[in-house]
Amino acid sequence: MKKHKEILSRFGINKTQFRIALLSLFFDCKSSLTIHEIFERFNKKTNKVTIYRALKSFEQKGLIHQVPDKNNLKKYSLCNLDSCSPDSHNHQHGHFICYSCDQTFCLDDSTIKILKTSSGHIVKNYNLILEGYCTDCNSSQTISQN
Amino acid sequence: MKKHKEILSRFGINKTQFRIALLSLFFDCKSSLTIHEIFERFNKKTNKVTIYRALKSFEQKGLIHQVPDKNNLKKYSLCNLDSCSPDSHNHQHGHFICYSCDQTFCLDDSTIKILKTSSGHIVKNYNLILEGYCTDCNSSQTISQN
DNA sequence: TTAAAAAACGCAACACTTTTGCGTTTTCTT
DNA sequence: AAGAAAACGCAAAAGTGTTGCGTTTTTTAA
Repeated sequence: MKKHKEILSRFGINKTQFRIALLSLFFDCKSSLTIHEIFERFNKKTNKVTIYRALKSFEQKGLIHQVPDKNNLKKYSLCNLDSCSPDSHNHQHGHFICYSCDQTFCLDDSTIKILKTSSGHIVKNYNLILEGYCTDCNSSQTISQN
Repeated sequence: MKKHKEILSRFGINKTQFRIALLSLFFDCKSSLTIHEIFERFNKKTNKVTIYRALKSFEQKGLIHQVPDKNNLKKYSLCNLDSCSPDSHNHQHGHFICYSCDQTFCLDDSTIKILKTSSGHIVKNYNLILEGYCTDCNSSQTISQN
């Protein structure tokens, strides 16, 4: 897709077939992706080292950011491409982690309002992690009468 | 210490010498602990497998909980022992992660007020992660004119 | 458009974290 | 005090992520 190629250029990343497809995958994903999920989506054809390196590059250039995960796996989500750039990520939003399906969803800023934070520390970024049952898992739980 | 033994009993954990000492360590720790830190504190004498198993047990019984960490290591902090129990953790508080020293601090509830959260998801627990420079690192930075 | 430079790739090997199996020791129960 | 249950140490394995290196692809610039 042309849009994806243009974005890669803008962020200083070479437009290889794999990286174009990877960016496309992030655009299609409403929650976040693990290395394992990416590996599967490419039918196990892309070497994992290639995936690791692409993710590191995307992160350093400001295209994606790590999101929290219960199992201490690395998970990535697309950045707001207007506010992030090489080595200056700017994330002030929340993530929702589902107890049931383990997915991590980025929440847009409007869903959260933080009233007050105080302590001796100097705060640069924040991230609110919500845990519970996501919309999908909750509705399927209701149906199955759990 | 008697208090620690009593707590272990209350949470259904055998009172071995190591587990008593481990609980004591958590009580003394104002931030959080990694497996590596625990290993060091016991002078590398306790087998790491033992530490892993103790941490898993403590977590399952509701004594400690995982806290977020930048480097995808597992970090643990003491729970509020009144609100957690076997398999029902109840955490609604914040953590502060220092960019400089990498420590994760639990923030007590009074420092944070979350005004509103909304989305299709059902929220059971939350954790606000603040990132920046902790009190100590910030003051030492000031002195050294960085 | 083409040749050199830079970036990305695949493979093999490695480092580190965490888990599992198993036989032994310690703690708990009664 | 004896049997059952939990915790322990050791060795091995599984899982995650990184590094080195030679090759291929993409970019740059003449």
